[in-house]
Amino acid sequence: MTGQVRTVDGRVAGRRGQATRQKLLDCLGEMLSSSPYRDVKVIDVARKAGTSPATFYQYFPDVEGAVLEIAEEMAKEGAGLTELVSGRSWVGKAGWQTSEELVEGFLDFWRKHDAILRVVDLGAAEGDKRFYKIRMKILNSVTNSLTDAVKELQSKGKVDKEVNPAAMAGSLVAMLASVAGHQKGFQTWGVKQAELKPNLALLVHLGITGKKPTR
Amino acid sequence: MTGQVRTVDGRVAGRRGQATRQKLLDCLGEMLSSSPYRDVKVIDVARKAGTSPATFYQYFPDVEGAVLEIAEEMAKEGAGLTELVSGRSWVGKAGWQTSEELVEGFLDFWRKHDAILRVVDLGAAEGDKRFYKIRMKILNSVTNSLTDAVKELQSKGKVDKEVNPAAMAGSLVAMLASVAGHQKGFQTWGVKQAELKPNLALLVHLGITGKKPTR
DNA sequence: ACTTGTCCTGTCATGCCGTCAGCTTACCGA
DNA sequence: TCGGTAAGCTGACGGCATGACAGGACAAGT
Repeated sequence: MTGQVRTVDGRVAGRRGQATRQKLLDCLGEMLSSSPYRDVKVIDVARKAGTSPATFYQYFPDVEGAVLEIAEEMAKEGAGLTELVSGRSWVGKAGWQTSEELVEGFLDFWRKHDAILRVVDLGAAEGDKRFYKIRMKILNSVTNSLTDAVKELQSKGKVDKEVNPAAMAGSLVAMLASVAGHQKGFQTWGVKQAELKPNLALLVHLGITGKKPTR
Repeated sequence: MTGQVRTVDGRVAGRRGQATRQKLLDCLGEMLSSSPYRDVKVIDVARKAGTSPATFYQYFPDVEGAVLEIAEEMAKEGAGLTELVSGRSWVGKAGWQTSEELVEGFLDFWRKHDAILRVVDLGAAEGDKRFYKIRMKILNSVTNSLTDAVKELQSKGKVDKEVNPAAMAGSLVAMLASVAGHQKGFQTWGVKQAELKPNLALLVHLGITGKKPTR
């Protein structure tokens, strides 16, 4: 578990190498935002980074491998999403605020990383465990917190026993992720951002507490 | 808008041609189920279909083009999903049943076509209008019906005015689609199919009617 | 058998993939 | 200052996918 960055052939990367590596990752990230995943070629990334394909292969086994690196970085940042849920109240007006802020924070995060998250989502759906793990890592931070919230409410008798906390939390998080990924879609649909968020927050509140929020 | 099947170079396809074309589509569908989208190559599809790459290019501009064909076919079948919602009651026990059957039907459909739906989802998320349109076509059948249901309940004063029917319906459908796409994921999570469905149904019921169901 | 139009494939130029040997650059100790 | 050593980069190459074309195989009607 060393933080050592290594090349494919086992060398330790120095300052210069790390810079090149990072530049390649940055360029790959940009490419993913601007062109379909399927059409992202190693040679294009290398060109954009002002280097050669051979250099790319020195640091990553293939495009997928590099994507995983970017995703891993993002996952670290995603751990901060826990803040949106843990230690917050789900009662009364505070509960409604929690819902709103969760939705807001989640959508922001997704919008910020949408290109890479699309690919992670695809990989996970295709059954690739590495991508699946990363998706977990990001979503778990929120899902676990939500699961705990439901469990606690359940123990107080405020939520039906029939509710499965993990399933409920997972479903809500999946909803947020999916809606976030298709935000543009909703716009074409005639639903505006501003209208979407309260409805999502409402659903979250309903799902967690089983009750309508007091605004 | 003729139903005429044409080759890339404008000829009309005859019986034999259509058969080959269909075989290519079938094989492509299988390939998508078994290997990552990014790695599906024309040559593999052609080999699997017992023909040559050149033949493939006679009927489709590229892999993406062929995928669109499959998706279009699926979209037609997807129109039948309307049945799961339209004309159903959302009151009392019948309401709960409606929710359950919607979830059940939706998950089934998604599981049946998961490989191709993954790709459609990706294309739509990447902003490709052609894929987006197809995704709409499938989801609209359900979303519109749900939107109507909410509107009707609203007009009867049974649902808050603040709810935006389209946003609510869209969010719920997005949730169903996303959960369906990651069903395997939930399993690894420790949530079983059987537990997942009732929770989804509960969320749907809560979202549409704003009330807990009577079971 | 002959004609016609559909259908398939051999072949080719082009371009990307992934690897290697070998060159250049940076660092370090003597 | 001067090698020595390891890091860093690239040109070049065999291999494979792409996409275009022209010509041959095939089915159906006459």
